[in-house]
Amino acid sequence: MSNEMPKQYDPKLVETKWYEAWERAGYFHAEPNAEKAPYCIVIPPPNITGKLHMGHALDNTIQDVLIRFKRMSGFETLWMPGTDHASIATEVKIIEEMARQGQTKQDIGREAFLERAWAWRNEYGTAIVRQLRFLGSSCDWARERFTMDAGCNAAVLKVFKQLYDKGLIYRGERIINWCPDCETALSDAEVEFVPQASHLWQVRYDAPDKSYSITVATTRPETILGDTGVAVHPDDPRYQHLIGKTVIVPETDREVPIVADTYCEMDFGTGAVKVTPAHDPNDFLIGERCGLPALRVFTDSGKVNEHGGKYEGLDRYDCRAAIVSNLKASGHLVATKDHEHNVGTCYRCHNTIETMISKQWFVSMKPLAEPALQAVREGAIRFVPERFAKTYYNWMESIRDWCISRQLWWGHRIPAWYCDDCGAMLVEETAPDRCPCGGALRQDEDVLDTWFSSGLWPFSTLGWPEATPELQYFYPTSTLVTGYDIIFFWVARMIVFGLEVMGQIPFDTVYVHGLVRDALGRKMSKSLGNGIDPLEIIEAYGADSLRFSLVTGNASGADMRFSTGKAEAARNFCNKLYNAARFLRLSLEEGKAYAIDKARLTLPDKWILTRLSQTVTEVTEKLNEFDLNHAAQKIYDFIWSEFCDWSIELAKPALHGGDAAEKENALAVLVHVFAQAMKLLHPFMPFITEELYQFMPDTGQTIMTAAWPAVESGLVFAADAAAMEQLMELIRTCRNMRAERQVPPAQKIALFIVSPNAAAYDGLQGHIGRLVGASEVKISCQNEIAGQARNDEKGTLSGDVHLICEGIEAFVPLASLSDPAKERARVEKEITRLQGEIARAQSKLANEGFLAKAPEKVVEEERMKLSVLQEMLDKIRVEC
RNA sequence: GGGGAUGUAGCCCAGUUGGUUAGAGCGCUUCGUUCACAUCGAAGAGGCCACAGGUUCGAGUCCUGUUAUCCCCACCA
Repeated sequence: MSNEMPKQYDPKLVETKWYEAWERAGYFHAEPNAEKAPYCIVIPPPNITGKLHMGHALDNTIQDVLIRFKRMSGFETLWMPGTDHASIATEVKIIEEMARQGQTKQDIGREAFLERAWAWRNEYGTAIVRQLRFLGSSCDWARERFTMDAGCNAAVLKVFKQLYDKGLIYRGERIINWCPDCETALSDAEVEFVPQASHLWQVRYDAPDKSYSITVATTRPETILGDTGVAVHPDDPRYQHLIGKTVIVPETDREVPIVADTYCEMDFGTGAVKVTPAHDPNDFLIGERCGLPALRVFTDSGKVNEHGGKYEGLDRYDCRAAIVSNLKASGHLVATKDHEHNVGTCYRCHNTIETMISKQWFVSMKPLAEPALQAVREGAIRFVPERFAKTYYNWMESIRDWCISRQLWWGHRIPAWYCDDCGAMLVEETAPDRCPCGGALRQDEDVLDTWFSSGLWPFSTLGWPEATPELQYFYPTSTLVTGYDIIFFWVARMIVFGLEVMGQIPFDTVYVHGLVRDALGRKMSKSLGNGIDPLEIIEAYGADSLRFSLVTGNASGADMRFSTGKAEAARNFCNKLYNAARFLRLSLEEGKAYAIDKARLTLPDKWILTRLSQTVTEVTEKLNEFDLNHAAQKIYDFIWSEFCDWSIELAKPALHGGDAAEKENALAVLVHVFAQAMKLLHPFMPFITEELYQFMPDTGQTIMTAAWPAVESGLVFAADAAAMEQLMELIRTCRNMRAERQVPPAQKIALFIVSPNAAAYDGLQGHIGRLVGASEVKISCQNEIAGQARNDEKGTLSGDVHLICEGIEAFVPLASLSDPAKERARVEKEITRLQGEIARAQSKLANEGFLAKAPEKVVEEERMKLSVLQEMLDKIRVEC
């Protein structure tokens, strides 16, 4: 049967099989467990496009690597995903879909609209979940159990009420960002600024009696209709005489004052600014300082309202054109200059946002931010990599109040009720029947910003406000894994809410990763069409390959470029693993147990076992430091460059021609090392490691719950490993020599090795011969060898090739092939190299500063190095 | 304007608290298939570590400046 295994690994044969097996056996299940420590990862709400993208794949891969690692290390692991509720994206999608059918949301009403939204969310939210399993994601149990819609309404209502009662949530008139197309308020974070070519118009405002005038500069002439003042800098000599006087706003009959405010910059434009408190955040502040009223001139859909006089009903863009042309006609337009400036746009629909005064709900952030800042400053919460803490500080320290109301339907509706009779406002967790005055109540139409409910994630998904066992066991959670683009939106708010509501940090570590970019370093986007579909990569190379390529090849926190080349390299690695396992399996006997007998271990056995232990230590360390890249790299190198390239090669004679005991010993070592290596690799490549682990004898039900490898001190042999490394280096040098001299592969050579470790190498002659293409290999201690080489091979020593490595050297009688000139050139090159090295070491050691100030260990190493080099040089000289 | 990065081989990236001859992978050159793997093996070429100063016995690594590229925040009417 084993002989029939195909030569190449096919991921499709195992991925579904193992995923289903794990699922059936309940290995994704997590619950409070007295025997184990909890480990809990918080993951972001997937967006509801229904399509897995590389960002999801990266996020989920990192999370799953950590979860699997912790699980094998004896933790009860949980991750808490879910699908969020409020979302402009979802609302816009549904409105678009309805528009195609000639409907608006008002046509069908709130209730029917929400029904459609739920259907949409269920369809696309679960589509993502289904697709994640192809990646090997192990989070299904939690996903089914904790979703935002199920339990979290209660949490949202309770938190809202609590903050309101403490005065931390308030309703007020503020300048907010308004998207006239989505017809909703946006938080500051949701506005994107894009540079746009426009004009700077200079407009003259005349005195009522035309005795004086002042010229202002503006980029938005349509807001002239809402001007309630003109401001100049208090120190501006040009305008001193005008401060306190009034002017008439053009195109209106309004008389407004000229005020002094330091906000004005004397050297920009004309130094005078028109003040429109209702439509500009800075003007709003000027208005507050100078007592200017706010006059709103646009409707929610961006048209001029009743305050616009003859412009009423015009769209904002048409209004601009009309006003400019009228100003020109009336001679008020003094100048028009080209001007590029940044225009705020809606992050969702990309239309220009208006800043307007509006009645909205706000969270007062300053008092909430303080403890959240402290938690990070004092180290209770740690960012990995650390530099992202600065981003967090930067934002939190300059935080402004957070506008949380959205004029959407799809979301958590604000639990506030108004009484039309007495004008009272009630904020309650459960809907009140009537106003205390007896009047009828109507609920606030707005819903909450999506990040308000998402910010409650770490505890609301665990069942809060119920005191569930999960909440007690898993909160505070352990780690948050997310991209840096979401630090402001999400991370900061979870910390704020965790501290405010639970009185405890929500997690102790924030592991921040970069974004996935395309092979050219561009952000993957629909408009560029450069997005790579993770499912296509899985189809072509397998899920393990995709996962591996996502965690290797870049430092944590840095953006990563994804290319199919990386997936291909990972796929080749899978094939390498598969074939190594296949090779072992060809020799394994069914049902036989293979135990390592320490008495029979060969030098290469001791070497690979030692290297295994070192690799275990390193990989574990790196994973604990969240350094997935290097953890993966270490295990990759160990398996490919050491286990496959050397151990398997060296075991072949024993497996193919050795006696039974030899064969058994060789297999015992290989099987042990391979099985341990599979465990180390399992978090990164769950499917193939499970499959191949099952090929080994004596494995359990699943590698998922196998114990994470530990260093076995009885199987560490430092001195033997070092001797082996020296021999390996000699073998490389010898191969190099053959290649340089173009010795045909068929041409066997003789090799005479000299080393103080000769005894340790005894018995390896056959191996060495195979690896370097030698028909004769002799190993000896220092003194006898030279004579032996001479005696046995008659040729002169100067015709022999002399190979020198640290702690080991060799003679190759190649007289018949040897070109004395070439050989001399080779040796001279080597001598030059050694002399250079020696000179460098000598000058270092001659430097008194070095001797005095460098650590003793470094000096000692330098001395050792010099003596080794010196020895090598001495030997090589004897030959010339 | 404020903040955060990045610049190392043709390409994409590693390089721990300063300490051997700066490393992988892809690509390139040469050689190699009787049995784990050509999705492979062996060997090789290829680097003024952006530039200029400084600190140090010693700098790819630390400091200052210059330059190039990128991201985030704020935003000038």
